Amino acid sequence: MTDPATVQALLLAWYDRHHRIMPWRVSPADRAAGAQADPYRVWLSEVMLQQTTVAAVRDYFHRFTARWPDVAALAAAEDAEVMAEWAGLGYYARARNLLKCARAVATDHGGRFPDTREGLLSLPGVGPYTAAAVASIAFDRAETVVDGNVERVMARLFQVEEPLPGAKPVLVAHAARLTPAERPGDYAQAVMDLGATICTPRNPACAICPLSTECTARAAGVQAELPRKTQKPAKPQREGVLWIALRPDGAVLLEERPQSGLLGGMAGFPTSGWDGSTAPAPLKADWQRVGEVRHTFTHFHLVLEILTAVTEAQPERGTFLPRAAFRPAALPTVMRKGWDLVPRDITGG
DNA sequence: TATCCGTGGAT
DNA sequence: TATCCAAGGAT
Repeated sequence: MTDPATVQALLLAWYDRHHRIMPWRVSPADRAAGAQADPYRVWLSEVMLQQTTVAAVRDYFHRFTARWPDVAALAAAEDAEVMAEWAGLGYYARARNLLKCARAVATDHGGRFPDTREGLLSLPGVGPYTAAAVASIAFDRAETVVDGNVERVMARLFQVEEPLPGAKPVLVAHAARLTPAERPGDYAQAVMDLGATICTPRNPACAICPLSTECTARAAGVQAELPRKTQKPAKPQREGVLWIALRPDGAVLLEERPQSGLLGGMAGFPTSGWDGSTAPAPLKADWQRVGEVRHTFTHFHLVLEILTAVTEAQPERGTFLPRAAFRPAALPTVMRKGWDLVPRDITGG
């Protein structure tokens, strides 16, 4: 069986030389000199990074920290402002839970994040991964961090042939056995960096991998096939209508979506149901078809017919927002795609 | 345990 | 073009 100390030493030496610079990170050298990561920034980055790439997160992280530099500031923010700032990043329950979590820290924990895995796990939006990640990266505790990268590295290092998600407990056990007591924060980031840059899903760069001599799958020549995964069901296609109503003065009809469900808590244009249900138009008008939007969500494809009208009628749902206050960037992507089809000169464009 | 929940980049 | 996939959590 692979010696944990060997793997730890190889990974940390690699990380010391090749770690990527990220705005929420403390470099190995700074950490060795006594620097500590800001738990707020570590937590915020980890929530943003859930199922999301570093490249997609960077600008959002900068905007959030510029506007809300600490957890107290975020806790005091308006819900709609936070949701608008999150728009485009996806998985909007993360933004709702982000606010719940910040307020819980502010009111129940004296404004400081819990410094243990168990304490962190009690917070909204913080699950096993994020709790371990914040505990190890921000507080340098020897917790086992298991994300998709770590699963892949473990599956290859130990040639785990069982497909995910069934293999998860085995992979976690391997990861736990390798977790070091020294430099656990740097180690956690090292494994994830390795998975993100070297031990990639396709075409892993084994030639430059610090663990190539330890890798069982590599020795067997099956590294590119691991981890195996059970086949996912095909995405069905759904259809719907998006109504974009404008007043002659340019105001735009928007509504806040229900807190739970798809795009929960986000602002958007009124829509019909997308699953066969048929909500009526938000007001009577001479609706004009301007095109269709195709958008793929996690578990279905959507084809959306885009209708527009200029009217002074009173809406039965939604609220007209003055054009000066309307920001397409505050909408989820599917809504912004619909807006992009509205002729620019229709009114106030 | 299985399903729901976004988005954009890579291939 | 279609599919896969990413530093997952809630229910």
